[in-house]
Amino acid sequence: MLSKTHPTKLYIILPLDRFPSAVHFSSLAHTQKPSNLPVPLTKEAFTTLLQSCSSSQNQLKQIHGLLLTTGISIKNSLITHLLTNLTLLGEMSYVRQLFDEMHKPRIFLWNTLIKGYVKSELHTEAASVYRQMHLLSVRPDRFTYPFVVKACAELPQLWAGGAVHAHVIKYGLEFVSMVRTELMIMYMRFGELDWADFLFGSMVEQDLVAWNALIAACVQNGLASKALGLFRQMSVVGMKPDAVTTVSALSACGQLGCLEIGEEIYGMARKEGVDCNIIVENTRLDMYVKCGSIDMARPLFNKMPQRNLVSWSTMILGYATNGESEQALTLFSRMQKEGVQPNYVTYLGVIAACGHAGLVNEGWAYFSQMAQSGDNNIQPRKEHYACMVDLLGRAGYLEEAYSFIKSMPIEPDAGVWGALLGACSIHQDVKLGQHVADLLFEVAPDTASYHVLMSNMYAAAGRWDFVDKVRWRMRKNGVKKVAGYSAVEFNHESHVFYGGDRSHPESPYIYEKLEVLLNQIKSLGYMPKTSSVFHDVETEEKEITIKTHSEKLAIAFGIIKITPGYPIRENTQAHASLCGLDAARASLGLELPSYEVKSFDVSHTNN
DNA sequence: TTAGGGCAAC
Repeated sequence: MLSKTHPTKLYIILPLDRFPSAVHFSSLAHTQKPSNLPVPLTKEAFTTLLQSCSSSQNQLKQIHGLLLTTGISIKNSLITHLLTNLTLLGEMSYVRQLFDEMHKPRIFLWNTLIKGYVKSELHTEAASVYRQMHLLSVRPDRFTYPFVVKACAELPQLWAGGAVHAHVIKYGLEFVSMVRTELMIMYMRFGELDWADFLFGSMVEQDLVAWNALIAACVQNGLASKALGLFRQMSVVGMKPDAVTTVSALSACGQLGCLEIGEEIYGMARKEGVDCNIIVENTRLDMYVKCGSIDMARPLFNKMPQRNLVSWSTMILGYATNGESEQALTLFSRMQKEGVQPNYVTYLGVIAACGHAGLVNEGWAYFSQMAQSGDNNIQPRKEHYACMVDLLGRAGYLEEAYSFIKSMPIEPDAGVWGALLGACSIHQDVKLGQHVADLLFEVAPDTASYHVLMSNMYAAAGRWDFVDKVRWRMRKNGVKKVAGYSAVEFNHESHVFYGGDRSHPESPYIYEKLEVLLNQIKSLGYMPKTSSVFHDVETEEKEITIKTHSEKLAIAFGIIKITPGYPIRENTQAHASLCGLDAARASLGLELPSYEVKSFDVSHTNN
């Protein structure tokens, strides 16, 4: 590669077949012949070479070698260029070596290194670079913190982030809006809502990105109603939402099951000229799916101007969670025919579809397809094992499910054991259930649903002594069961019902209607299943608990209120708290209900 | 030479 044709000047010869980009380079060097020409090795030449080779790590490494052999490596800016380019390619270990060899790197380079680690999701490394910087008394600048804070947000504990926040204040950078936005996101990640609110509220200028970050963080933390509240507040202060805002708002509607509000938000976005790109449309598709409205999801999916893997996976999962297993599997094969490569999420939908339809063999086939694919991206993960355990368990193959878990090449997590516990509960296998529960309570001692499952199973077996024990353990561990509720959307309002709830102003009519409906179905042979009610109560009382279950109340209300022919949708996602929903309604300018909800459903959670 | 926010499952 190197030829010394002049005693004081170095030249490089670029073989064009290995350096296609060198054509550009040679022409810049004003050469006549297009191949293998010696070019003076100047700093400018290297800069040009680096620019034209920025997307190939091999070429960059060759240039590095060249720099080393020519002694030009002293030139800091060249190394900086090289390092920046390698960072963009995610070559972090190489970058780190390069960085460590440098003498007193400038702040720009420290920032580049931290940024590179964050982009490669090596958050601990990013934080430790910052720490090293701090120890060496390198003064950070306003470009340092957005990424350092981002890294801290991904660490297991908040203390590092708190310390960094203190540094931000010390260096007088707390009002730099990007730094503040990242701090806000960090506090939200750790559930420190008050801190996030404070940072947002005391911003010098709340720009669109800050609004979007906060709203998105709310959605990601399950605070969908707060997100919608902020969305409303945003328009009050005259900030126009963009595609990112719309995605968060639609996602919030999906979580809350507020289909009509979501439709309004989408309609407004269209009217306001928001760029409704594929991400917006995928979120809308997902909202329909989460609101149980597969009939709206289907045409949207079919008419989407462009579809990507997420669109396909969402639709497949949509079919699977709404009980249309065959459609899910058909869509999966159509997807493959159209040459779209599935990933691990797609397979979750596919296996879930098999589970719902009791297609054990098919489930196995898809699972092995994943394992044998050789594709790293679709190797079975814990979630797939959990899904398979659920599939086997539902179909009654409890022992098989158990040995399947035992044969797992990866450590099973609570989700996997939880799936088996669920199956034990369905099939009332108390012995295996007990064993599983013991394992589970060690891994996840404060997950309410496992305790409830266990308690229900003991109740079904008439082991009230054990029921008490589970409840005692829940109290001891401070496990609180989340009250299940059901919601029906009517007249742009979400009407929420807890079990046994009589706080709705129309309660008398609702209960009257419910009585009529229950008598009708009883005459058709319906027997309430009283075995799994949480409490050891008399059968009659259990029947009351079951028949005033939140879902039944919601449906009775729906039947009274909603025009015949208008669908009553089941929301598959309702998990938000009631006060949250109220806040959402209020903030969206919807009428607040005058009733209060006080009672709680203890029979079982929804879904 | 540098910078922030968004989609699918648990």
